[in-house]
This record gives sequence, structure tokens and C-alpha cells, in this order.
Amino acid sequence: MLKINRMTDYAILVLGLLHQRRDERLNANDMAGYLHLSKTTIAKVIKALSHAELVETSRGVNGGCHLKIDVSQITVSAVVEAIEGPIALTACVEGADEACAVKTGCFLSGHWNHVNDALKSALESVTLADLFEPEAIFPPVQDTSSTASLEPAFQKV
Amino acid sequence: MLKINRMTDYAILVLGLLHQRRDERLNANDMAGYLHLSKTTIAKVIKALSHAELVETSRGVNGGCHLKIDVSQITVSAVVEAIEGPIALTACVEGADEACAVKTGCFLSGHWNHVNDALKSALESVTLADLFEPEAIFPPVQDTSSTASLEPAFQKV
DNA sequence: GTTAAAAGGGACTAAATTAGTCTTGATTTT
DNA sequence: AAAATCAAGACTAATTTAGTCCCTTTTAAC
Repeated sequence: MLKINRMTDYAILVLGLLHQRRDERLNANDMAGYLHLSKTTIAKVIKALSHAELVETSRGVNGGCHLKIDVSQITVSAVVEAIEGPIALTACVEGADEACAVKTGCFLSGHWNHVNDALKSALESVTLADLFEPEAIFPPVQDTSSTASLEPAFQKV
Repeated sequence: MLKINRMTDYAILVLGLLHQRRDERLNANDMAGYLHLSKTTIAKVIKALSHAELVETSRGVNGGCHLKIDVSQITVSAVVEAIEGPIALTACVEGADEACAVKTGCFLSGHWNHVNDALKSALESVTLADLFEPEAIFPPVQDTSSTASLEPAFQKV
């Protein structure tokens, strides 16, 4: 159905949370509480975001994670690529994980690149700031301990 | 990885074949031979294309299938939608198969629509004619019987 | 009419992908 | 040292996608 996957959804939530609490340093456990996701899943997302240099992490006691660049500079495309790898509609597209086996001589060769580029720039034209918009992204939470009071933006199926 | 799925690939091959041999009426069996795919898989693809009114089919002896409209009027988006259903990056998007469970009050609500629209128009801006281009799409085949001499444009993994 | 060749529809199985968990190791602060 | 935290990667479970099969309907040819 040409949809982004769940992990990418989560990543956007994580980035939204980090944006809202951008003067704090949140660890995976905290985020899990806020977002009602398991710590390990959050950890996996953070790993990818860190790898893509969208967030900065620090280990050890009081370690955690914060945004490396402002959400106005993070495109949807960047998040998708951070989690799902290069955007490549088909194996025929340059930059695909595994090259199309019949590339040479394939009658579609090259044409998919156009489609792909169009798609990519569509995703590049929207930043997370556009996505989140003005005010109150997440309703403020008083108690960061046991039970978080925040509903997930996307329901866990 | 945000890729179109295999069936959509096949659909594009089928449409390419129907375009090349547009004054014939091809049945699933013939196409299977040309494209090195199983008859049942082709049948499935045709079913969807027929449903989307991209091809016209006729049953019975000497039945088969041909393009309903010219490839210059078939967008990549139309093919994707024919096979994979409405283009909806997330459940938050209007027209998604199953609505986002927390739509009301979801802070991302509406914003995904922009992203999705951008993406959709990217896919709408390219027709199959653009994809196939000028000449010889499929190398001419002399013998339509047992062994087809045509390589598949996408390798079956 | 009967028969054979086709598509239509839908259920089912198998394969592939994605999500989620767990375990072990490396860092860093107290 | 000890505890908290991220890093890496293997592993399992869940979900999705691909592919097959069976039975029905239609239609041309005999």
C-alpha cells in the first residue's frame, strides 16, 4: 500500500517528544513512558536516529538523548531514510540496497529514477516543523514516573 | 524501505506488454510465457487491472485482454492504486484503508495529508508512456509457443 | 446442446518482511 | 566498584505480501 512503516512512525513521535522537551535529556526509559512503547523498541529507534545524526546520545548514568538539529531542518525524507534506508521505489533505482539484476538493457532503466526523484523531493519538501506545527505537541506531563498520561499519536495495532 | 511491491512491478510489465502488442488480444497464458511468470500470478494482476478499468477483458474461448486506454493516459499512481489500493503513507491520511484510531485530537492529523498529497502528485506526474518511452520496449518475439525468448525486466527473486 | 478455453472470485498456503525482544558488551557518572 | 545507560547484533514473533488452487461463469467452436 506504499506506506511508511511503523518504526518510522515511532521515530517521528520520538523526535516530536525530543522537540517538545528540547532542554531536557531524555533516556529510552522516559520516552517509553511518554509514548507507551516498550523501552527496547524506543532504543532501536534511537539507535537508528543516532546513526543518522539526527539525535545526539550520551551513555552512562544520566545519559540520554537530545536533538542534534532543529526540527525545522529535519525533513520527512531524512527520517524515512534514517529508519528504512535509502528511498528506492524499485531495485532499478540508483542507490537501492540491492541493484536490479537486469539493469543493463532493462527498458525501464533510468525512468524509475525520475519517478523516484519526484517522490524523494516530495518527502524532502516537508520538515518535521511543518508536521508538528505551532504549539503544544504533547500535552504537558506532570509526573514522569510510573504511568504516563500521554496517548500515543498512532495506535499500536 | 518505501518501495512499490512486486505485484505492481508485474502490473507495469503486463501493461508494457499489452502496449507493445496492442492490436492483439492476449490471454493470461500468453503473457505468462512472455514475462516468465506463472499464469495464476498474471491472472491475479489482470484481475486487479481490469477492476481498475485499465484493461478490458473478455471471457470464453479466444478471450483475453487488451488496454482500455493508452499508456500515455495511465499514470504510475493509477497502477499503484489499482494493485495496492489507495496511496496512504499512514493511517492518518484520508482515504486510508483503515482510519487512524486516534485521529481526533492527533497532533499530526492533517499534516500527513500534505505529505501524502505531495507524494501522490509526484506519482501522478509520470505516465507509463514516460516510463516506457520511444521504441522497442520488448524485443520482438517470433515464436509465441513454448519457450518465450523474453527476459523479465525485473528479476524474480 | 456439449465441450473446451478463457476470466472472475475467493480461500488458502508459503514466503518474505517487519516489529519486537533479549543478551551481552562498552561507557560514564557517582 | 557499582549502577545506569547506550551499542550492537542475534533471535523470535507478528504481519504482510506473493503465489497457488479450486470452483464458477462466460463464450466461442464444434
